[in-house]
Amino acid sequence: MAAMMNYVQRESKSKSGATIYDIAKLAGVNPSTVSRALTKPGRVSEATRERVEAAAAQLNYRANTHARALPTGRTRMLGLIVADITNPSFFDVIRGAETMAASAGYTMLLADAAESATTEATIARRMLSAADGIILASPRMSDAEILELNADKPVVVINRDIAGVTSVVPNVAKGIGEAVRSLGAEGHTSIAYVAGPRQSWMSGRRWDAVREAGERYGLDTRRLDSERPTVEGGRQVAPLVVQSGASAVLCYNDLLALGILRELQATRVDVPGRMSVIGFDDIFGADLVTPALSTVRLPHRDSGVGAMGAMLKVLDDVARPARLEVDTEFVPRGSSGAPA
Amino acid sequence: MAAMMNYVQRESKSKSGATIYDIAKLAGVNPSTVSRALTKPGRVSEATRERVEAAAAQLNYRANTHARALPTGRTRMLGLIVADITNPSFFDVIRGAETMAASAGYTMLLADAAESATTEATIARRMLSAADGIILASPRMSDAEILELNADKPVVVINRDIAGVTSVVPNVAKGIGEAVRSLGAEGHTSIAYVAGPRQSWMSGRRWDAVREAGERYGLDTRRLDSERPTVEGGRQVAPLVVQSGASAVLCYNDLLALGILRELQATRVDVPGRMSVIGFDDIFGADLVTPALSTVRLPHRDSGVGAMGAMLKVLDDVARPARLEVDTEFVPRGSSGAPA
DNA sequence: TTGTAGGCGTTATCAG
DNA sequence: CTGATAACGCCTACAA
Repeated sequence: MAAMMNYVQRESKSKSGATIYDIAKLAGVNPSTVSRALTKPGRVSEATRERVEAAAAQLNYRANTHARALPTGRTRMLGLIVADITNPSFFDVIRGAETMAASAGYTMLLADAAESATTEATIARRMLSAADGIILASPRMSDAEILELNADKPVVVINRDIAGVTSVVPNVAKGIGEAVRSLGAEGHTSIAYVAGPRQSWMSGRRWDAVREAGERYGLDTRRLDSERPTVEGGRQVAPLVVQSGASAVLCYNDLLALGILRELQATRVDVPGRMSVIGFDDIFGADLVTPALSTVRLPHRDSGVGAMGAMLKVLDDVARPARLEVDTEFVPRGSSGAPA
Repeated sequence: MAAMMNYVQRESKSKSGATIYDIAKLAGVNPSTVSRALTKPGRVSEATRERVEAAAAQLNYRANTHARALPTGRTRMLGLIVADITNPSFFDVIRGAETMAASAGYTMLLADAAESATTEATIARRMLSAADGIILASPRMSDAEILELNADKPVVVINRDIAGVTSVVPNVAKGIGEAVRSLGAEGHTSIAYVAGPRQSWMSGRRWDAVREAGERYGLDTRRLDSERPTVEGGRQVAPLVVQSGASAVLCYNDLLALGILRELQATRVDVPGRMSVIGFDDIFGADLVTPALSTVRLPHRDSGVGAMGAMLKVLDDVARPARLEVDTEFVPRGSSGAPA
């Protein structure tokens, strides 16, 4: 039973059909005139434009995306690849980008790299063949791979800084500086940073910022590694954090922080008395937990909107590759405070 | 400065190029043979297949999606439209569907209807022109509109039951029954249900299930309306819930429940002593709040996987429209318990 | 302003 | 098994 008859009969003529030829016939003009009437406003007389439009509406015509893409090379589709779709921090990025794309008449393709550099590269390649450009949110690929993609079609990266590639990066130093200064003022003298994936450019930047801020405000800093930047990963490093001797911990992201928070509660470690916990991102739920999670907020939505906006500009040839910076800010909540 | 020169020079020949003609030339065969060698295994001699493959690899050939879609009508793209992308309950649906699609070599298009039936319809139309089929997660459109789309190309709906359309629906009666029975056993006698959007088919089903379970286990039930199925919406209805006289509340979704939980805490209403709160979905964060949110868990990931799997089957003509059911289960946590 | 004709990259139908 | 050749639906010089 290899190939069976189509179970559902779809009207192959009436609805799906309707090409510019049908319209041309109905309106009594040449197909090329239909094409112009529908896409090049002003290059056709008002009278015929109306006739064509009416015919198109009557046949409820819908341009074939692929047929259009063939001669022009443009698909009006833009790809977005996120490092890990289960990470809530990407929700707002997705939504911001999607909204922006839709408002410009573009359709967004979404894919998940699942924290793997290789699947990311594969997906990117596939998408690039179907889209006019792609946005990489927190890419795990190497700079070289990204530059190669960018040589093909426009690429915009979020949370990464690559020379020659349009990028949207958060100014992490600001928010982290605020957090560390606040910690110092509260009496902390030694803090830890729990890092994220090794391929994460952002994790490195955040550690740099923590170290710098530590030096500036006179706090001891040390770095711990995590297996995975998830709630579960956070629970796993929690014991190490306690043993580290630090009285406060800054995390690569909120997921890790939430995991640590939870594990500390489970093991009856007082937060923030014995340990202050600070995350990064301000994801959904960060303010819902008890104690509410202190965090360095990232304007994810702005990143998505900014990246897509930059992409659209590049596509319209009105902008060269640029570097957009978005601000971060420390949001103190219940999980951080003076050491007991 | 309408049209300016392209800032970034992309190699229009070397990389993006490479058509089957180039391969044909390099391999010394006809383009049509290349096409066959690359897509119809067995319809070409092993020797030439290898030569073609080698040439393709050398030129790092990548088939043009759009050119391929033209003669075949198939794009290997599948759309997914979610009712509200900011709702975490869709995360797992998205991920499940995306994973399934990717493993079958399909690219997923994602769009957000932002809780609007009209934008949903618009987006669906646009997607349908570019994809082989679409999945509607918690659609807000009318049955008629969906059936119309389905007459054009395969449609699969999640959280909705429409005759003739492949659908994935949760068996809400099970989980809700468990929750209500548990509430009854703990001594509750009067419970409230906070409804979701009026266009939400699921909300109606959940209310039905609550009522039925109430009758079965001898509990009084009443229904309250919410403005929006969000955390904020939950905070707004919280006072009404308290005034309703019920000692337990079941919500259309976790977002509402979380909002209610938070507002009750802010107004010093004891949970669960004075009010038990139960959500629906078991979204990310539900077990992270304090008290942890009791909820009726939905296997979102399975819904996404199931929907995409069904879509792929329909596309392969091996299945007719069907109705898949996924189970729900009551997950008791700290936010519900015996009334004081 | 409008029609004609050629081409975009693939697949599919026929011959050979 | 392989080579021509005609679609697929649309766009765009070029010509009228």
